[in-house]
Amino acid sequence: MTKPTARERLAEAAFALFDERGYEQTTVDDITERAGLGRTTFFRNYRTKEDVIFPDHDRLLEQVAERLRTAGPANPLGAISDAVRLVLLHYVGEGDLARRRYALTSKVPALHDREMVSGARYQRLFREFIAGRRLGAAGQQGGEPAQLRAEMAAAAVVAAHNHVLRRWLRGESPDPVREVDEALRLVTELFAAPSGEAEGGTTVVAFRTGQDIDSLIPALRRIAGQPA
Amino acid sequence: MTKPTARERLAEAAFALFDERGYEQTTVDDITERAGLGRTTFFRNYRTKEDVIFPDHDRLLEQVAERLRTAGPANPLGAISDAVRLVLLHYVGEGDLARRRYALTSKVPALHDREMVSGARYQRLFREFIAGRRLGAAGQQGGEPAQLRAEMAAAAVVAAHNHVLRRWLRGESPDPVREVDEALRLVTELFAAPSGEAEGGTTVVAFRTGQDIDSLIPALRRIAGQPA
DNA sequence: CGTTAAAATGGTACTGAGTACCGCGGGCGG
DNA sequence: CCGCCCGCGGTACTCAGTACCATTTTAACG
Repeated sequence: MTKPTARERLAEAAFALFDERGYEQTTVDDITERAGLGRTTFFRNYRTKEDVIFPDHDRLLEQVAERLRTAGPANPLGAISDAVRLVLLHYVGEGDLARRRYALTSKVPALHDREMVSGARYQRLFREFIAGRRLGAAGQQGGEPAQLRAEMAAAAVVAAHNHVLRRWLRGESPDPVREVDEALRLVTELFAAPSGEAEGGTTVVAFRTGQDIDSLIPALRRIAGQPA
Repeated sequence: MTKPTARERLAEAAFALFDERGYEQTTVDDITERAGLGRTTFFRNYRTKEDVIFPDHDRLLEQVAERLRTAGPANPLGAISDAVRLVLLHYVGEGDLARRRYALTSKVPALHDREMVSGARYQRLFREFIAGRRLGAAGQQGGEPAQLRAEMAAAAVVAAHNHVLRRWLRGESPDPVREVDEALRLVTELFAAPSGEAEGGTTVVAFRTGQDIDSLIPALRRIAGQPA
């Protein structure tokens, strides 16, 4: 075994101490002392104390941004799906580490907050991407309501990811990739729908009913303005 | 005019200095000095420096929680609508103060983050409320997919509020109350729909197309398992 | 193998937020 | 008039994060 880098030793010491005494009860000096390194070295490797726990948030966010940026106009849904899987698989790949982080963020409000902020950053990326493509909207220039739809859709995408991730973190999801695919399918079912503005074509509003299709058709015709 | 309370003088001094030098360039000592008060007094009135800018976040959150808690089972949508309006109207009622805060949060990352966290707290309240009522879900015991739907719906509610609020803050919305009502109507259109689980009956997936209804019917039949 | 430049590490000193504690003064009821 | 309590001020502390410089280690190159 080759000698671990300073960064690794710091992370190891930090997690060990956080587990032993808790996050707030552990000072940066404590960490550097256990790691046998200087305080300066800590802040060179991690910008803040929190960064030890969320080391590659920025890199991951940048990867998502890149994935969305380089997405051809072909299938934007695929790009979103890819991006979400990118993040999910990153955490799943971390395995136990991700679960230890979850245990910490569940107990320490400051860390929980930080995770919420991180989620908001992803949401922003998705919102801009969706608004830029005006996903599922018919109108070319996507007015104000399209912006609102984009914001909601982005929120739903992030909610889908978070939901599945948390289930996996709690050990409730044996196959998170399949689950996130299903969750994203639900998102597109909800949002890849009509824009509020109809301009020609046929708009079908989603609903659920005990009736069969034949009895629904008249209502559909009425809504669409295409009487039998 | 009666003498302003210490709390008010501190807030006034703080905002003045934030406008002049910026948030990070202003220390708490600067604020207390301009207010002619002691440093201790500042932290007695505001737990943190950020709290000067977000004074009644906690109270507002508690009001929302209370509104949702005391909602009869009659119309849960009304409770959500009320709660959202509660928050929106609070900020609108602040008038210029809210806009000054917006100017700050737009420029200072730390303050922007804090606002995101606050949004996440609201989302949590709405999620719990919706999940508890299993809004629009057919199943009685609301399984896992119902949880997911609740999370997405809550995210959409918060997105709707934020969208309208930000429009008003930017001076783009002359009638934010009407807009938020419309935005919430969109949310219910999206979510007061079928649960993902079919259990008898007919599920129609939302979509938009240039085709007319007659050409769609075969596909609908196929999906619903009701061939002509 | 020795020299040297660059990179990593360490130490010191500082700023500023937030906490703990105590002492003071002024209003208010008894 | 007295005591009591509450709001205020001051001091001293902890700890995160920054700036700067000295030192060591590493690696490249002759």
